[in-house]
Amino acid sequence: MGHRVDDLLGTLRHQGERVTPARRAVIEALVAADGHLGAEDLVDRAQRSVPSVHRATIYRTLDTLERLGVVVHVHLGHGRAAYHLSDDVHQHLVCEVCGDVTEAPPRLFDAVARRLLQSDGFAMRPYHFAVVGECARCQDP
Amino acid sequence: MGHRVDDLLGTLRHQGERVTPARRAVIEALVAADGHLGAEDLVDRAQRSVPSVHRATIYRTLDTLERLGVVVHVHLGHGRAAYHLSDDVHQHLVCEVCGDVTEAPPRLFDAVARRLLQSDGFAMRPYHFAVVGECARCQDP
DNA sequence: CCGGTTCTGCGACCTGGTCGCATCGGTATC
DNA sequence: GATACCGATGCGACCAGGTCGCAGAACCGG
Repeated sequence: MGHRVDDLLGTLRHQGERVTPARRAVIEALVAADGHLGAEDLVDRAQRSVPSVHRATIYRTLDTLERLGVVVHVHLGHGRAAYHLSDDVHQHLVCEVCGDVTEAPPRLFDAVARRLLQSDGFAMRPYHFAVVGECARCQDP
Repeated sequence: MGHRVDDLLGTLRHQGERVTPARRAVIEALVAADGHLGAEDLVDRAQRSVPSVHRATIYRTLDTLERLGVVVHVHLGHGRAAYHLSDDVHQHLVCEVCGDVTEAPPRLFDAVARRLLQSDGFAMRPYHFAVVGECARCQDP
């Protein structure tokens, strides 16, 4: 939806941030993807609509959007980071064999988080890293 | 303990692997540390006893040791990997603010792992990634 | 102590991300 | 509209953490 994009650009403007073609391209890619997107995917897609945008600009744009609370990034294992709109937080499961990424049941870590807070005073940030393991298809034969 | 080291070197020999100064140095560093050690720490320490060992050799040695089941590596967030002897597996908690790494209660993820296996057939590998969050000291004042 | 195979040192390379700098161009103001 | 300010951009170099291919060294069974 185009006005989803406009809304997000509006939040930028509202916080005194500039609306530029590069930022528009990143946000459009994010909205169109409707799910998480790797940083390099985002580079590709944004460059499809605005060929001149530089990799570094996209990383900087993502930092800005994250600072403003528009997107969040998660780590899907190893090096790769993925971004999605922040109203769509959820826990990811990633299969180490086939690389497939799925969504975990919500509130999966509630009990664990509560327990860690009580026992160690440690405030777990569950969504920030994916849960790694092996998916059903890759375990069977 | 020196014969801890000898035991491990023995396992190598037994599997048809060669015992070399580089491998000895890595294993000694690991045994002496008695806990997890970052890959680059390991490079430093191994080079302290055998200055000529190359970074690449240490990474290869760690791969070999992992293949033989002697060590395991875990990811402590971002890029850094840490290694420890495989009889000392445990879950790590890492504070994103101060970087401090502590040990989590054992079996912390048992219930979650069971649930994921039932609902999605997904076999979680809990120890492989640390739990990130914020430690008690960094939250308070 | 010899030979064959495995390890090693070396340096180049790779991925994923960051930085400094000069320039460009949104936006507020007039 | 036109202007000017300052933040955003493009660019290429750089960084961390790790991997690879190769030629030569060295382990270890005989």
